[in-house]
This record gives sequence, structure tokens and C-alpha cells, in this order.
Amino acid sequence: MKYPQLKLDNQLCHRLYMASNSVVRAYRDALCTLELTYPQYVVMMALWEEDKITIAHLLQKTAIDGGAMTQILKKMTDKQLVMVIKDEDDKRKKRVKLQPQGIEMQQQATAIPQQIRCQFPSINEQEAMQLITLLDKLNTDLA
Amino acid sequence: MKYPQLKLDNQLCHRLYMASNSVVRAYRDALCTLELTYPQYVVMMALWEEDKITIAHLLQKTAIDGGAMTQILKKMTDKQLVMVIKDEDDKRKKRVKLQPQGIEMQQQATAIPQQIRCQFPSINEQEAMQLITLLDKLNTDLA
DNA sequence: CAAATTTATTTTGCATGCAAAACAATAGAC
DNA sequence: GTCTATTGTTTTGCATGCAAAATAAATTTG
Repeated sequence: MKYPQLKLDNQLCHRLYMASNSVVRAYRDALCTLELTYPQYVVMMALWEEDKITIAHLLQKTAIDGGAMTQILKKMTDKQLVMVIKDEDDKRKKRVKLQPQGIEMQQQATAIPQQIRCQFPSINEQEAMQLITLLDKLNTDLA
Repeated sequence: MKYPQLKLDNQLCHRLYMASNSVVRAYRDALCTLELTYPQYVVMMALWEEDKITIAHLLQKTAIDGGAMTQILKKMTDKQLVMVIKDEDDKRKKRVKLQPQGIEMQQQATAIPQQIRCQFPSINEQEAMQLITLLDKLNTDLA
């Protein structure tokens, strides 16, 4: 091959692409119990950490696309997981508030991280931390 | 927080999700010169490595979704980058063949890997290799 | 204070990713 | 040799991801 830098095997980015897709797929069974998609689950995690945050803050925490977030919140509102309310002080802002069903769901979700973790046994704890460190560097650079 | 395992900061998967999206975005400027999307670029790389492969083989090499591949090949055919032809021996199979414009494009693409690499200076070569090793383990587990 | 600018969110149009169903063609079983 | 199962690809319906345009409301300017 003339240009080794164009070989798929030499592409860090392609591995990231595959890994990210694979991981989202790996959540599927666990999340369909909760009737959530992966991005919706990420929104729930963000809210369980900090409730009643603005959409802008939610976007920043989750790194989900703004356009998609509107749809995601619409669906989660329909499912009575959250409620979106206008901020009284600044009416441009909206805040997302967990509803009872959304709060209860956290209990059922506690088992999920372990279920996912089991799906990549080749990675030990130290390697997982290494991965996190490296991905954080990457994300910081690309932020 | 009651359940630390549900904190976004503790999620390897969320970092992968962010990193993958960021990386695809990072390709944008470089690829719009070639009028390619990232998945289309991946298809081109696969074909530059090995031409006239079947769609099934292309799917396996690129890890792109089958349904999406049909659309991607349609667009790339319209742009005269490739041609899709039926396999004479087994008419269920189709083979994807680079066209002159697709072959020429490789030249212009040789500069891209370096352009992308510059966007994450915090990762040195050794760390990049580490990342590849770890992601390969992950991808093998989730395959 | 009215106009221009900035900030927060939504909308739009297009390109996947994904699962499941539909099709087409070959291979196997009897 | 038909009937059935399997393989390769496409289609369909839905959920994002992304950029750019459109809105709405607050802030800054002059």
C-alpha cells in the first residue's frame, strides 16, 4: 500500500468510531428494560446528579446535540420522566425537572453500569482508568 | 450522590461517546474539501486498501451499518467515485469498484491524517498506541 | 429608551446508526 | 429436482448528530 497513514488499521479515529457504536449497542438490552435510548439514559444520569438544571447546562454536561435534545426532552416529557419549565428570572432559559417516575427509575438503573462492564472483560480496572485518562485528554483537545 | 456508579464522570462509555462525536466533527473541515462525510471517507480508505470487494466485506472492514451503506454507496456512485457491480459467480453479491475520480482522490487524502492528528496535541505517539491497544480490546470484546 | 447584539432554544434538512422486515439468489435437505 | 433454509442486500421506521437558519428574550450601545 502506497500510503500507510490511510490504512484503516492505523486509524485511531476509526477504532473510536467502532467502539462508540459498539458500546451504545451494548447498552441496548439493559436500557430497553427502562424503555430508554442511550442518549436519553445520559440525560437521566445528568439529572440524577443535578436536578432542575437549564437545557444549556444539560447540553454541556451530556455533550448531546442541541437539536436532538429538544426531541429527547419531548419524548421524556411524554413518558412523564421529566417536566420542562421556563425559568422565572430569565425567560429565555428552560429548566428540566425530574418527575416521580424519573426519580424512581434511578433505583432500577443502579444495576446497569455493572451489566455493561461485564461485556468487556478484557479490560481490567487499571486499563479502564487509563482509557478514561486518555479519552479525557482527547476530549479536552477537541473541546 | 447516592449512586456513584451513575455519575457521568465515572462513565467510560460517555467519554467514548463524546470522543467519537468530537473526532468526526474534527474531520469536517478536512473532508469538506473532498466533499465526503466521515463514513464515506472510511469507505474510501477501505477501497484504497482493497478494491473490488463485496459489500459484505466492506461492511465488515468499515463497521458501518448495512442500511446506511446502501445510501452511502448510492451517493458515492452519483459522485462517480465508485461503481457497484453484480458478482458474476454469485449474483446475490455486489462488488464495489473504484472509479478514476475515486482513485485520484487518494492523493489529496494523504494529508488528512496529519491534519487530524494535529488537533489532539496532548496525546503523544506512545499514548496514541496505548489508546489503539485498549480500544482494540474493547472492540474485540464487543464484537 | 430604541437599535443592534448576544444568549437560549427550536426548527429544518440532510446523513447516518439501528433493528426488523422484505427480497433475491444460492445452497441444502429429501 | 422441488421445498426449505441460508446468505447478501435493500427497505422501512425511528432516533439521533450536525450545521445553519429561525425565534424569542435579555443585554449592550449609543
